[in-house]
Amino acid sequence: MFQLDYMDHSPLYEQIKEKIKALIISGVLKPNERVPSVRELAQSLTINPNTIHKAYKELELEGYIYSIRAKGSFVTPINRKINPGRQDDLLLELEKLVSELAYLNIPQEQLLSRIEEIYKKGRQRNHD
Amino acid sequence: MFQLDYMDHSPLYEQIKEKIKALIISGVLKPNERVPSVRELAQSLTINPNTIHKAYKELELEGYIYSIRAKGSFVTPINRKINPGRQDDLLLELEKLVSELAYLNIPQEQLLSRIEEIYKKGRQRNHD
Amino acid sequence: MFQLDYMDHSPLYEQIKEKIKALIISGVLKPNERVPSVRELAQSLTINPNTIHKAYKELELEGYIYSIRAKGSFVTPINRKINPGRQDDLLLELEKLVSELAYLNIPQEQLLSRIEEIYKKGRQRNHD
Amino acid sequence: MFQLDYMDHSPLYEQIKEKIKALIISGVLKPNERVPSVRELAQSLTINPNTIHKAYKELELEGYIYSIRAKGSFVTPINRKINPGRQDDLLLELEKLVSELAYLNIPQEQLLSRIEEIYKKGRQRNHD
DNA sequence: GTGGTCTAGACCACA
DNA sequence: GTGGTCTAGACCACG
Repeated sequence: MFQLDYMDHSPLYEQIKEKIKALIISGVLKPNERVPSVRELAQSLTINPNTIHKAYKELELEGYIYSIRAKGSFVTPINRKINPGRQDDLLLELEKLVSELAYLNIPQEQLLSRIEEIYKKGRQRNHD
Repeated sequence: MFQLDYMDHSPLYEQIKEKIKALIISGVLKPNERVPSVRELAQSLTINPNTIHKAYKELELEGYIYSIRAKGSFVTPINRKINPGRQDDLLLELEKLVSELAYLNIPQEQLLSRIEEIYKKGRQRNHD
Repeated sequence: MFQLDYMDHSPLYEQIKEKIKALIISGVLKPNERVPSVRELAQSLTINPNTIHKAYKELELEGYIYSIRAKGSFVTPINRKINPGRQDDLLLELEKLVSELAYLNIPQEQLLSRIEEIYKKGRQRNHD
Repeated sequence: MFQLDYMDHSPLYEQIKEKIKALIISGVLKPNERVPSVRELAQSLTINPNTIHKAYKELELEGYIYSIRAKGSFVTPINRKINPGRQDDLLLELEKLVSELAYLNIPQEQLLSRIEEIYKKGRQRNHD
């Protein structure tokens, strides 16, 4: 499914969170689709189930998946409201990032075109 | 100058780094301007000087400030060549961020207008 | 009749218990009225009949319904003597809840008016 | 500080959460006061530090305490905004509770007077 | 010394 | 078999 980078200093559960989130955002994992079980993923990554559990728990808190005891974990359909305040955090982070890019003289057009591309891809996925 | 947020889980030296960097990027600290001394800042924030020292050392490594022994630390004037590869990291991070914002149905126009604003401010500062 | 919330982490049989209890308390299910059969409910909720059975068994233990073999389950008419000690539990829980609400600076009037409303509705039902 | 009830079926970390929360709400632990360290409390309750950690983490998420690495955990001053949505959950729970109490024929006056008492105590604490 | 991460392995309730 | 709780014990980054 994906691999961990042991050179990366960020905690394993963070990496797992990011990978799963990316799979959801990119549409590889569809709404209400089942995510690998805690044990399955732990085995395939050869790490401890507790670490997966922690990653899943945080993904659930952030609204990306939901877990049902004795059933498994599933991708949250988007119409459900994702953790409010999360959007504001992301927008703030975006502003910081863009400020730095502007400071480094990255041309504005480059940013705008990248963003348009990303949104275009997103719309394509929704039309599938 | 700025305040630390103890609720924030990032280490103090990271917060200090980010705050100083933000002051440089926003133009509050001008090129070649003197940055507060380690001792001054330590006192005003009531934290250990070692923590400030660590922040300054990393800022120097990343090219934002330079220090002259017995004189203090100063804002690096050359914007361009800071940390090769840094730009790519920022752009990658930007893409991840925008993907998530698109997934959360933030309207594209909102992002574009924010970015234009940030760039406009940057140009104004350069004309001062 | 009602829906299950798979996002809720409480076990399914607990949710069923609470839903049925709420229907009884709110007067939707009248005293001595027949409660849907285990099989019916299991089918309409598309879950295992055992789960319904467990919920009903506990509702019976707590005094909210009684079942007659081969006839079905019915709402207990006698309100008063349900589960001695239950009242004290509820009152204790209420105190904890109100303490927390007071700590969060919820205005006292808001609570009082809500409670009056609930009691008013209860009286109306009894006069029907 | 307090004791655990091993007869109680709720998980240990939940009990710890409730106990600490009660100490905060009742004013025994004042804003910005230090809460026992993870290891201290673990030792005094003779349970695993991980369990305490989990309780503290959730208390932090709910806005009651904040933890600083290498410093300890502290009571959140009330002016900081507590987890929005929490209030709504509490009010919903209150309504369910009151509905049941009304159904059990607990006199309305009894509830109102209890609530007034609790709020009076809260005001007294704030005036200290 | 503090909170935070991670492992290995156990047991539980639920469906 | 699933997620969830808990223990015992290790190691790390931080201040």
